[in-house]
Amino acid sequence: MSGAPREEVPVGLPRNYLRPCLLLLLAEGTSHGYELLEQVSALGLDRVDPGGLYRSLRAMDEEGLVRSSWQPSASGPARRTYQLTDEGREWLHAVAGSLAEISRSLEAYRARYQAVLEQSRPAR
Amino acid sequence: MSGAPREEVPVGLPRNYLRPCLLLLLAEGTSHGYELLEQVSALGLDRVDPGGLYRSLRAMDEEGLVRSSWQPSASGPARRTYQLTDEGREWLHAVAGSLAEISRSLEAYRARYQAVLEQSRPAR
DNA sequence: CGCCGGTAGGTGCACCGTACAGCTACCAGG
DNA sequence: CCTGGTAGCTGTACGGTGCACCTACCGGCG
Repeated sequence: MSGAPREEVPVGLPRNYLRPCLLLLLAEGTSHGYELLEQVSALGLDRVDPGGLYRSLRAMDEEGLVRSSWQPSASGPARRTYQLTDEGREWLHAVAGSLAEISRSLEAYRARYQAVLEQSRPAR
Repeated sequence: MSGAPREEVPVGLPRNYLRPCLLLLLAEGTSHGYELLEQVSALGLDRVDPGGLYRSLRAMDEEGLVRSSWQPSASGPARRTYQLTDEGREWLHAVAGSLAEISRSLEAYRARYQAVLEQSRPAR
């Protein structure tokens, strides 16, 4: 409404959140890109573009966090299946700790925000 | 411990997290850049660089989320003090909702991570 | 057969937030 | 005068993200 030039709220998920999600899914079992693409949406990631996902997988492959191998598909093109490595598992544990820290920060924010809300609503 | 080759874990706070923090602090009372610079660390932001903070404040000023005015200091250089506008307050409410969503996503991740942990520790 | 749609993987590129580095200016104290 | 703290600002490179686009395989349909 009014003349306000409609400004989107550009606050999103943690930076590089895709990688933790992929590692977690791969910790649940080996998979391939296209399948992961459909599964990540369950973790809060919305409208993931395939390009970024495949790039992320390749990068983690080169870093040794995952291992990939081509496997023929019964019906359709071949798939590059990814498997978590020990190093990737370590990385997953480390990143889970970081995400927990972030959760704590967000909780601190929420509490402080609530305090501001109540302060500006003295009635009652 | 752990002699792992120290691959940094590049997972950080939500994107554009600085703005919500600044808006929240300004909702608690008017302030100026240098003071905000010291206060944001309490909200989880670590090693914020002044450049980005001042730029962020300027940007929000131009977008109408805050209003600024120069005020002389008793001892030291003049300060540009910032004050939250109504539009900024709306933005704060909206962004608090977004952060709550992010918290929910992180909680989903944590739960799923815990499940993987317990699954991979059946014996021994 | 040719074409389409779904599966599966990939590249190029522009945008933008972030990080790092540096700068000016004001004021107080030694 | 020079240092150190306060206060604000700029320049720039890096990297993650988003958008667009592309190849290739396969099955089914007209």
